[in-house]
Amino acid sequence: MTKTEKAPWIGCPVRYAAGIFGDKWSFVLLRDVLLHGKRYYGEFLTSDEGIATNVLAGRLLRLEQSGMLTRHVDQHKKSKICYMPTAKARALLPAFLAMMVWATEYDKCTEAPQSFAAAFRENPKETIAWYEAEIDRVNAKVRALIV
Amino acid sequence: MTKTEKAPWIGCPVRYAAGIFGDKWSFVLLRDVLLHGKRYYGEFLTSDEGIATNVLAGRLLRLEQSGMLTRHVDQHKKSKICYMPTAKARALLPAFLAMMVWATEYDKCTEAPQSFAAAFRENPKETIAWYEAEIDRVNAKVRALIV
DNA sequence: CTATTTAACTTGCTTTTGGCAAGTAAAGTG
DNA sequence: CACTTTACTTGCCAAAAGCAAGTTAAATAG
Repeated sequence: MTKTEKAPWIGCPVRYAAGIFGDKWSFVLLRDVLLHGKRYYGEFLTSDEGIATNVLAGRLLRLEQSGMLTRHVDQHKKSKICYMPTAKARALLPAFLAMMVWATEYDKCTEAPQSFAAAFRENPKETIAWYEAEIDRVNAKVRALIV
Repeated sequence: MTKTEKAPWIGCPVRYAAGIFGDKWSFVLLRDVLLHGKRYYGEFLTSDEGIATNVLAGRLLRLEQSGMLTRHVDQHKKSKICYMPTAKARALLPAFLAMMVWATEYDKCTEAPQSFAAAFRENPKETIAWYEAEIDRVNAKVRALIV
């Protein structure tokens, strides 16, 4: 590739999103961080879907490299590693919630309450703010351990 | 597995979404259908990202089976196959647009204009309606060929 | 009517990635 | 000082992706 050539999809926002979480495990990990308050390697490993430990290590590294997570040693127990979502990851919340609304409508087996979708549609900003506050709460709690 | 056992992630809306478009190529195909007005095999094949023809065939089948696309023979040229987005696929627009807003903010190479993100944030409903109308326009045009 | 082209796939092969089991290293605990 | 916990790494096998070539049906050209 010369300097003037470039991959033609560079610049496409959907392709950018797909590059960062366009695979099953990154998707699930971001859900765990953003929606389930998980922060530690062991917590991700025991998630219901059953990610393999080598794949988990790879995905955490990739999410770190793409600026979605930061890696911290827990100061109270130095063998534990805390993965914190960045502002960039937190900013994905609206998109994730929109996906959840969609799934709530079309997945017959969904366990998400219909009230969630209704609340989001009626007042998305408030719903987003509520989930953001949850993330901030977990972050504040965990941040005390890593300084 | 006995009858009472079940995969514990059944019911998770994010997991459901990941199962349907939680991979690079499904992601890109849905973008092409929802945002770029593509409807034919050949159009998908020549997309900038360069999907392999066997992978494309597999993904189109999967998207059909998961109720995102319907397959139609073009009546004016019977060797052409038209893939139409279902209501379920169309309903993903808000989530895709939210992702685009996110990428517009965090991808330094984005070619999406900042005005798009601004417009969406200011009046999401109107922005969504505009893109929905685009889909409907393409559908109406193409539907004339497949009846 | 035959030959070529277009369009949508399929097949076979190689390379890459994912899944699983076991192992390791550093830190903390009894 | 042995044992456990935590976060990985390594090696092996299976599944999926990438690539090139082939196939089939329909349309078009001569």
